[in-house]
Amino acid sequence: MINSAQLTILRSYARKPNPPVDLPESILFDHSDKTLTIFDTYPKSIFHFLILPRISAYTGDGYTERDLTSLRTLLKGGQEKAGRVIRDLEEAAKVCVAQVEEEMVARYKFKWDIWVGFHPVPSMEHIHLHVISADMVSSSMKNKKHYNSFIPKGDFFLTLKDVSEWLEAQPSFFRKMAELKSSEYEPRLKAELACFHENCYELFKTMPQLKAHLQEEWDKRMAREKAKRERLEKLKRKSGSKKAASPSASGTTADNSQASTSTLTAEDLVELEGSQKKRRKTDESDVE
Amino acid sequence: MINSAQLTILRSYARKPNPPVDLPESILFDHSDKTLTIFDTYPKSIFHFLILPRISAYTGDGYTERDLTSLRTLLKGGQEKAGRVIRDLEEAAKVCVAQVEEEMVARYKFKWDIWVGFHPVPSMEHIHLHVISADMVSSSMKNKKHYNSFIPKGDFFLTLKDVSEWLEAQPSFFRKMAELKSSEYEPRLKAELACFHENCYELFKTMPQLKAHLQEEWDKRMAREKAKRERLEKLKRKSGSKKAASPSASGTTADNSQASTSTLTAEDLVELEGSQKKRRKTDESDVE
DNA sequence: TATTCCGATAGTGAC
DNA sequence: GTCACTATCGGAATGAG
Repeated sequence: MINSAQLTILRSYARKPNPPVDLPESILFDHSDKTLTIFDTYPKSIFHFLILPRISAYTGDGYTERDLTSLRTLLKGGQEKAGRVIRDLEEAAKVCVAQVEEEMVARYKFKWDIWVGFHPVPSMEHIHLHVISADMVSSSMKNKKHYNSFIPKGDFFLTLKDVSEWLEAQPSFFRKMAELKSSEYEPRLKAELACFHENCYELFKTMPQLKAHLQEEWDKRMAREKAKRERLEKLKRKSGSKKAASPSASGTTADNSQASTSTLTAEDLVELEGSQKKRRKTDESDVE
Repeated sequence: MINSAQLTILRSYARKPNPPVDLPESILFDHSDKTLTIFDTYPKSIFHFLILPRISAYTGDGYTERDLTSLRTLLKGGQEKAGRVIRDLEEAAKVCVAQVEEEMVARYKFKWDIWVGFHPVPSMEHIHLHVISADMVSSSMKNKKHYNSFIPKGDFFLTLKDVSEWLEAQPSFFRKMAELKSSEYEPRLKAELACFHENCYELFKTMPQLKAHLQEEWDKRMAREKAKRERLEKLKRKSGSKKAASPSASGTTADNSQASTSTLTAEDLVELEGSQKKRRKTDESDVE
């Protein structure tokens, strides 16, 4: 079988010994004994990471490289065997999500949704779990397939939550879902372009139009969050608090984006929003 | 009905009074009381002209502008009425063909086929007869529709000869052919790309490939003709003739092309080829 | 569903 | 089947000692 380096690059990362010293910082974001977390080379949102199971962590445990080729090959091994890998990826994803949220607050002073899931029909070999922020604002998000492959309501993106449920379900249901037939999933990528934002779902005929709209949605969201912070700051001043502003850290953003400036620190915000949450007993929309 | 200037530009030419003094030389090539011969703005071959019936020449004779909108509307008027216009266009086409052949010899020192015919489904309003040299070598020949719309064997291009035969045929046959249904003709423009040259008919997957091949065919044809001239010149020297070379005229070429140089004049060539034809009793391929 | 390159295909707007 | 512009769609190559 002839494969270009590009299609097997993830496997080459997954083969690295522990610690993966020869993986540059521009690729490797984090790692554990069992997983690697890497920056997606072509991020489709502001934050976009891939979690990979490390081959050496599983080959001593009854798995082959082939088992780890894709979600489909992994699920073929059965619920128990697949479940162990999926749970390891889930654990790494939780860490990654927490890191991304921390960086969201550091850079943008608010958190927003993060989608975690698999592609049923991947192009690159070696199973990879996507951790991607719910904005779809990125210069690498270029075509309909890119977009439709990440929208949870597009029926292509398989959330980790869904896959985890299959693993706990009746074997007959699991086997049905584990088929992951490309003939079933591929057509879904050709669906019309619909904005994924709640209370919008507007349709677009072209990618440039959709992208302009997504940028607008993102700009509006930032403006709303800024206004919210300013209301909170005002409230805080009234209540007599006296903390000063401080610069934020950096390191996880996978695409260039402009954070709005503010005189509130991340810590102030989290503190204030947390207290407000308790007071108002309402849902926050920043975490799925 | 809303039409852009581009779609009705031919009608605006056809409305010009006699003589059409305000039509620039870059557009008007020739005219008679009944017709205009204009350069095709986007020539699909080295030579490409359009023959138009002039509106004032027919409106006093029972025709409306609408009758002259297209071949289809003209034929709707019946065989006799359509025939008069077609014969006028034919007469102008004969003059045009002679002029083009003269210019072929002046510039390229040989003649090649000239196709004369209509498009059954035109885009521009006002009936126009195409007079186009059989080379399809032009920077304006850009897509499959352009190409397939002029190849006589492509079943789209209606030669003047064919249309003239309809006019003399049984009314039932005439009426059938006069329908010119776009649903019948349009699909023919999507046919595969086949070289139109006799003894070739090679298929091509892309326009750049076809165009490269057509350029090659043209270059080879020019080389063959040059070799032929040189053989003739040698023959002529042996027979003791002593005519000198002279430069050629210009004015009809509708696209930039490079003529091969030669020391033979057009007159020499025609004279020699004529005499050779008689001697060898073989076909020449330069004139149909 | 890796990207990139090339080219075909499709829709639009033109005054 | 007018053109020119934009964007989509569709295939093929992609590495490399």
